[in-house]
Amino acid sequence: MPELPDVEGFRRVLAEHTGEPVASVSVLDPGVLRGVTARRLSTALRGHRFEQPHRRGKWLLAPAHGPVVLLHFGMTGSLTWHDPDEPRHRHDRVVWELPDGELRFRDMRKLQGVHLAADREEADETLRDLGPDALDLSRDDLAATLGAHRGRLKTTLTDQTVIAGLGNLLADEICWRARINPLRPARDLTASELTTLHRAMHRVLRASIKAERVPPRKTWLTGARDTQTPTCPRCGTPLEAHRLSARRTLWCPTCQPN
DNA sequence: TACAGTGTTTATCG
DNA sequence: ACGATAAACACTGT
Repeated sequence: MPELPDVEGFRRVLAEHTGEPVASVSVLDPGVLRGVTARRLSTALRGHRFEQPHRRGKWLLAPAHGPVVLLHFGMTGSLTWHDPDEPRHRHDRVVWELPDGELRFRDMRKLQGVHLAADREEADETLRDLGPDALDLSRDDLAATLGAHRGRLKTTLTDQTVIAGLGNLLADEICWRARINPLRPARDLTASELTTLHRAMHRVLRASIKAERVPPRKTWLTGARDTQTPTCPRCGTPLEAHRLSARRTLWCPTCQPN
C-alpha cells in the first residue's frame, strides 16, 4: 500500500512513541535489512530514544540522537504499535521494544526494508537521489520540473528522483482529478493544465493523508480500480487501461482525452 | 493453476 | 543522456 499518505501515517505512529529508550531490537527476518547487520542495528539503537521522525517521499527517517533508522515500505510494508502480549504476525520482520509496547516493521514481500545511517549526514547521502517531496512543490516548481521531461506524465510523476512520494495509485488519481491524460508528454502541459494538476495533487494528497491511504471511495478513481469492468466515477465511461511493465494505468477516455 | 499487484533497482535497447 | 521496457525481489488473493 505505502505511498506518501500511508508513510505519513507510519510517521505519526512513530511520533507518538518518541522519547522512551529502546530496550532492544529484535530482527526476526534479516531479509529486510539493507546494508546493516542485525547486530549493528541492535547495538546502535539499544538505549537510544527516537526523536521526532521525518518523512521524505515514501521514506521514513527516525533519528535517535546519533544513528538514524531509514524505513522504506515497498508495496506491503507497515509500521504499527503493539502491546508486547499481542502475538507476532508471521510477516513482522523487525521489532523495536520500548518500555510500554513495541514498534513492529511488518512486510510480506520484503521488496524494500530497513537501513541504518550513522548520522543525519549519512542519512541524507542515502537519499541523495530523491527528488523534492510532492507536498513541498509549488505550482511553479511543478511546472519547471515537468517541463524538463519529455517522457509520459505519469512516468515522470512517479519517478522518485523527480518528485518523491507519488506512486501508481496517486499518479492515476491525480491525473484523473485534473482531467489530464497520463500518457501525455510531461512537458507538453499548458499553463492552465499545470495549475489544475498542482491543485489536484494537493487535494488528493490532503484527503489521502487524512485517510492514511488513497481512499477507495466511489467518487474517486481508486474506488473503481478493483471492479470487474472499471467505469469513470464522473461520467460512467469505461476506463482505459494500459500496462507499463507490471504497473497498471487507468484513465477515462472521455474526461482525459489525448 | 495462473496471474495480477499500491515499489524500486538493474539491465538492455533505441 | 534520456526514455521505454522487462525482469527480479516474495507472497497473497482471486
